[in-house]
Amino acid sequence: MTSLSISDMARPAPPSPYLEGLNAEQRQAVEALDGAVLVLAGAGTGKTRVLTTRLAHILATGRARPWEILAVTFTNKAAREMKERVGKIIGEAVEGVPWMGTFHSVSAQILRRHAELVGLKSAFTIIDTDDQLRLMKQIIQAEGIDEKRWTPRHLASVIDGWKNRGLMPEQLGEEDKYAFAEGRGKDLYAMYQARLKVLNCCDFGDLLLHTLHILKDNPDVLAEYHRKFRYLLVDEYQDTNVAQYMWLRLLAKGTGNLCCVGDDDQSIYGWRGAEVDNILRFDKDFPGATVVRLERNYRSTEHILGAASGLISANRDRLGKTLWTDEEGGEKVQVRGLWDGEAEARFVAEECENWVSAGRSYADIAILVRASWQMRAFEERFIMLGLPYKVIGGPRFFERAEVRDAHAYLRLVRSPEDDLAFERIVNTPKRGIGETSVQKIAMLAREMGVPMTEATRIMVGTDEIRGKARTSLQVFLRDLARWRDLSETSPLNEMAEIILDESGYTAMWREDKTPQAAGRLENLKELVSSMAEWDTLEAYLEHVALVTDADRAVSEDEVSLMTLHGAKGLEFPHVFLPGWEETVFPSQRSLDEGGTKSLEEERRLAYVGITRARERATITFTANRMIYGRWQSVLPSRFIDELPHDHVEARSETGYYEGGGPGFENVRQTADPMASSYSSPGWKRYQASAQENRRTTPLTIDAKANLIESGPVGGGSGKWKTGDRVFHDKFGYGRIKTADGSKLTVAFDKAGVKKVVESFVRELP
DNA sequence: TGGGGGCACCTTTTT
DNA sequence: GGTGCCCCCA
Repeated sequence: MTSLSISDMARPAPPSPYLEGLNAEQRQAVEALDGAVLVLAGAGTGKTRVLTTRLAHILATGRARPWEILAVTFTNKAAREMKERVGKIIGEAVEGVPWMGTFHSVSAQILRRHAELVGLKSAFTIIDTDDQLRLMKQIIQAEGIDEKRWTPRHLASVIDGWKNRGLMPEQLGEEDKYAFAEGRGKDLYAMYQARLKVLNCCDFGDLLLHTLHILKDNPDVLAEYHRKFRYLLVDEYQDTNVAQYMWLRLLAKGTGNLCCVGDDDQSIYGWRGAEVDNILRFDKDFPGATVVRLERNYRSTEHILGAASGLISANRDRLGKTLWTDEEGGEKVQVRGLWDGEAEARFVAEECENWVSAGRSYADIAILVRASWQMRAFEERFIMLGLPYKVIGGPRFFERAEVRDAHAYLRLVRSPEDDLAFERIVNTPKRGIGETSVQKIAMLAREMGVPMTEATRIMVGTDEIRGKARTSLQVFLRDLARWRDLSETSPLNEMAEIILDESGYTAMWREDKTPQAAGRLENLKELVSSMAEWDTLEAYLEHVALVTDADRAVSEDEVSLMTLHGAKGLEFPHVFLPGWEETVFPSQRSLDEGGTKSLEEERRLAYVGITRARERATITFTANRMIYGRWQSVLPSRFIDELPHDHVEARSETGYYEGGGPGFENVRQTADPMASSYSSPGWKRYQASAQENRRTTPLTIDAKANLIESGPVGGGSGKWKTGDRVFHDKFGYGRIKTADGSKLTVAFDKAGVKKVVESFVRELP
């Protein structure tokens, strides 16, 4: 018989139905509440469940109240999911977990409270990449640096790199002295930061950087947050960068109750400054930390897990885990070789139809690509067949030109000092205010140290600007003032509608006769109506700056099309992994930039892709791929060779891996893991068959095409005339001028020129 | 000032 | 293939 102490009585064992069904390791991860805890959670091992249960457990045991928990995730999607799932466990109280969000949104919250400590006003604007680049361009130009050689984009990546490491301009060390434009990077960085301060703006990196420095330089502020946060939870710890790491370390010094959940094998944001090292050396950073490994996979079949595990074992830089599952057997991972991207799309679409006619649903399926340009082929095919699909994380709603323009109007109404917004819309729609006038205003603003709206006000009172430009500027200023009054009285959506109408912005698109204009008007309408949900302009702009997922209704029965990065944290019964070719995946660019380290990250990406699948994974590769509008022969990805053969079934139309299964004697062998040329017998045979299959069929151009002029066509077939018979033995493309002055681009591919010309003929009246 | 045409360059992945 | 930039002309 056990005796209960008073403290036990005071805190009775809580009813904990939510702990039921957890395995021993999961339970350990949930119940280890004191000190630093690292949960190494392999793919599909119930990571989110552990995280949410842990949170619920903390609340249920009375260890902390909802507002005393800081929970950071990497994406808004993850934050939302966590909120929902915690809500399900403990009831409605989650609404009161105010400190749950992404690193950036939590940082923004903190920064707004202490903005003055870094020279900002609390109402600062969060600028997007577009504004960031424009600002950098201006600085580069003002400094007389050749912007062709030293691009704003390049500068942005250098500065972002510094920010990711938590470095302010004055903290840059020796090794950074020579960065960008012969060592001027540091100065440009300082100028950029100064400019942002004047504009009362922040870029994405600043949210973290400023917050980090506030915590570091102000012990009283740090102490306040130490008192506030009793428990810290971090999701996707493998993706934190140095700045985030320092940020966490500072905050964790309070109670020391820090729980990080992550998987070194799923670290895929190295290009954004993520340091796998953070997770690899966790137990050194936090001595005495509890490390829990979750290795039982509840998601995938044995073959899928086996294929993924075999692949990832080729990485050297990892802690090493052995995932296992009870789900024996299942289908082997399918590998298919196709001729080109079109054939690939055809194959995938057909497989989707088969899946559905077997009684399953489209929503079970995801197509995961390395880069977003690869999506188009699938979209085209799906549209043609009328198959339902949705692009997740595609061209982002908030990044469209018309949405940004609309936001610029709102920003300028809210803060007159927002020069970036001013420049963006002062002549949109066209008001006859040209580059010269804007330059004059900018110069005056700079000289006097005032915002451009103010400079404009001064300037229209002088003779500096005359004629139409002057009148237009006067009208523009008057409009702005009126809209500002409006913002005091009208609801947000009404105000936006009035502004967009009165400014002539809506009219501009209505008069535009290009096919996209209708869509843009649609977007504007959607934008305005979505604003009805927000009470203040500030809250709305904060939302659009930080929440980038334009997540749509989830419940539709549609195939999901997204990038591998976008698929993290998701799972599907059937996953397609197209484009497994050298140069595409692993991405050549990534390899060029980061060598072996990047190769390992690409491999982790492949691992993430395969482990999204519950029942079936289908990998495809092609022999020819259109890259930059040119056809190229491409090699199957080295990752295909790295898949353990007993978990894979391979078949190919192109001669490679013919026969599948044991046919892997064709496997290429290379000593150098970075080498991209292959010399094995299998590869030679593959090349030979690809060569043979290049089309040499004669094609006749239809007279109706009225070809009157043409240039040399890639592949060297020379000039084309009406009625020409064209022979070609190489892939390529060319442009042809026609009688009616229109132009036609012809592409050779396996299907040949014929198809392209036909589609052109159809367009003739 | 702004529109059209020619041309170079390009493309990773996201908060 | 598509876009954004530059130059030239009305």
